[in-house]
Amino acid sequence: MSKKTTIYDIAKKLNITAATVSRALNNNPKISQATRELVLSTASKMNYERNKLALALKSGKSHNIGVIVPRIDSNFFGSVIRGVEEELNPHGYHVIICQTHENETIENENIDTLLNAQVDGILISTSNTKPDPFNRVLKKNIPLVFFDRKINMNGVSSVTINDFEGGYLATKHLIDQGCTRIAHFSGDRSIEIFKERFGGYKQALIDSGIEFNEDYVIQTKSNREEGIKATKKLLELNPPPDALFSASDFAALGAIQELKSHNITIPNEFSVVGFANEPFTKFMELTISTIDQSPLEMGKMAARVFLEQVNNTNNFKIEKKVVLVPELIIRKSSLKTIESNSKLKEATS
Amino acid sequence: MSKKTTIYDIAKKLNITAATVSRALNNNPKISQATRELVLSTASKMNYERNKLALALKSGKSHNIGVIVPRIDSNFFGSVIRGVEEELNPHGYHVIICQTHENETIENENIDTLLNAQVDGILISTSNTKPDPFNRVLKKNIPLVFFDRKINMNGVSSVTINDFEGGYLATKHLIDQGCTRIAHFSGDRSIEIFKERFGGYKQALIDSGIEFNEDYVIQTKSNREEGIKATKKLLELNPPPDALFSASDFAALGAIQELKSHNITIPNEFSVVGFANEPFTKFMELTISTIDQSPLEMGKMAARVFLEQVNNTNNFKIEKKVVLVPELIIRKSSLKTIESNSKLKEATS
DNA sequence: TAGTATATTGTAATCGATTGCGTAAACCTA
DNA sequence: TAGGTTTACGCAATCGATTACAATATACTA
Repeated sequence: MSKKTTIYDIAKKLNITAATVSRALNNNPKISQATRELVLSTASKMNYERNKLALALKSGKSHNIGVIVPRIDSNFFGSVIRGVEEELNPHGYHVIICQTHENETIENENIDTLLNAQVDGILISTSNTKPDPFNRVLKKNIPLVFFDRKINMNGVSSVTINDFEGGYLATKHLIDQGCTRIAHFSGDRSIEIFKERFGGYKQALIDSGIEFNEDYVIQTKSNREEGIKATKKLLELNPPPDALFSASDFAALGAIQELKSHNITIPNEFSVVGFANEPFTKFMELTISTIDQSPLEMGKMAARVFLEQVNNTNNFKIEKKVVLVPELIIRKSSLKTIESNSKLKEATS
Repeated sequence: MSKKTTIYDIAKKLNITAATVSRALNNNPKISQATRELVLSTASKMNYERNKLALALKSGKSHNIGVIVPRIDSNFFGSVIRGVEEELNPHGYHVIICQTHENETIENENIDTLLNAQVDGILISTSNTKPDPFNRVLKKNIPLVFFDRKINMNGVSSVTINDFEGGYLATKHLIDQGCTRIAHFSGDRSIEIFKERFGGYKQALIDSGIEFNEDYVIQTKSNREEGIKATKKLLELNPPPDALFSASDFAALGAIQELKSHNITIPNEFSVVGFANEPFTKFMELTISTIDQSPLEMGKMAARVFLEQVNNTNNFKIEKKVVLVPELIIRKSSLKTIESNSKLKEATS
């Protein structure tokens, strides 16, 4: 209703100029203590609030940063964003969120939109496989940080987890449980995280002298239905696998449901490990072993990397590749006996 | 690196003024077709992009809107935000997110922060019980929309679901299943949604001639642990209940786990209905009946209400109270037999 | 006490885009 | 062709805050 008070209003009231008011408000040393206090008190009396838009225009900084994710309504990305939020808010930054639905075109539009909205930085879990769209960001010299799903680009920082190790840990755990015919549900391996998880899986097999069997690897999307379908295929094989490392918790869930419908006992006849530590894996009656990605930490770390970059006044660029350590969470779906449990502890310690 | 091109750069190049450039860019009719095209083509040649910050200062509109929620990393709020996003992005708005962790103080700080960030509107699922903090928003004449968790305020719009009906539907369903001693896990009933769910529960009992038993109502927080604790209390009662309507899916989950540990068969000996349709309710082996709140729709609706308000050039204020219809989702945890199923269909149709 | 150093405040440009008002040129009508 | 209308564009203020530079006032030194 009533117009917002500006520094000019304060200046007029005190018969001084806006410049003086501005200086008083910004703790500029070139000002007498008396007027500083006078300005401060009348400012609060008049309910003055600094206009961020004017500041943004003047400084060229919006104090907004963009976060681009495939979906926001998943636990993983929700948690990452929460981490970003909690780290950045105290520094006066706000988070603007965009979703890509894993669509490259939409993702590129989002980048444009955020640049256009004059964000001070972009954090992204990309669905792109090509670096081209990001060159626009770099050209404008605004900080870019990849998290979780990244593209390798020179001079660009990223925060990921060690997906290779995650795959390795999960597979090694299954081997330690005595499983020998271990299947793998992989995602699209042109995406780095899935390629890495697959790589860790394969390496664990090799390290244990288990032959890699291509038939045991099936590409699935990250949902229950595809997990069910893929499990049906697995069970038709001869011999069928006796364990599964799924790169997705949702596909692992589908597998478990399908296995149960065949009266296959879990984990004794068939062990399962998923990936991502989605909440439901803990809530099932048959809790699901999985790999935790510490999404909250990932978000905070990405935010910190961003802050380092904006605060970097040097000429040289900062390139930081942070790799978080995945954690194997052992639950009922893969834990056969107490003995193997102790065996396992040796293995993972 | 290279400075961004402004309308002045274009103007200089074409030997015209910035005003003309601006008009050409904005499809102002007072401009010749020739210069319009000339400006447009050189603008794109020079990679011109309108500076949103300048526009924001001039117009006083940031084209950002703030969304305040208890947590972002829950399916419900994540989905609501997704809905807001999808509705608002096409209109050029961006969503800034704040979390309160259900803390009033933090919530009030968030409101200040958003106002200070010059958002064009605030959508909030509040943890406040008092309207005072919102008067500051209203005084500034910026649109305010409550969703899910609201406070009743004159002149303020809200989008909620009919929690009373949700409670009624759930309870009536249990009654239709033949349950007679129906317990209720309630949240903090100073919060409207929990009060309403409780009200619906009670009314359903009354309508069916079942006596209300205060011992069967326990206040729990929305997590598994509290559900377990509360269930232990219920089982000590004489007679113990034979059904539960929980205002939280998580507490319902705890109840189910505790019941199972007592070898109580679900749903035959004890039926359970939760609230919120969290993803895990569908993924359990024993799927959990629940009330769906259509969060995506809620977010979209809240966004639409906001748009109506900003676009409202009239003097009078718009006050819209949108109430969405909850949907009972019947799953294994409460569905006893085929007969009662058909009975049920009559009841809910 | 004149002259210089220091402290404090004012002046005015700047960030980039928009827009009311004014005006020159082109066009039209009688 | 004089007078009026329309068209197309320029001028300059505006949004609110910041800041280099200038100017004044006060204090201090010799």
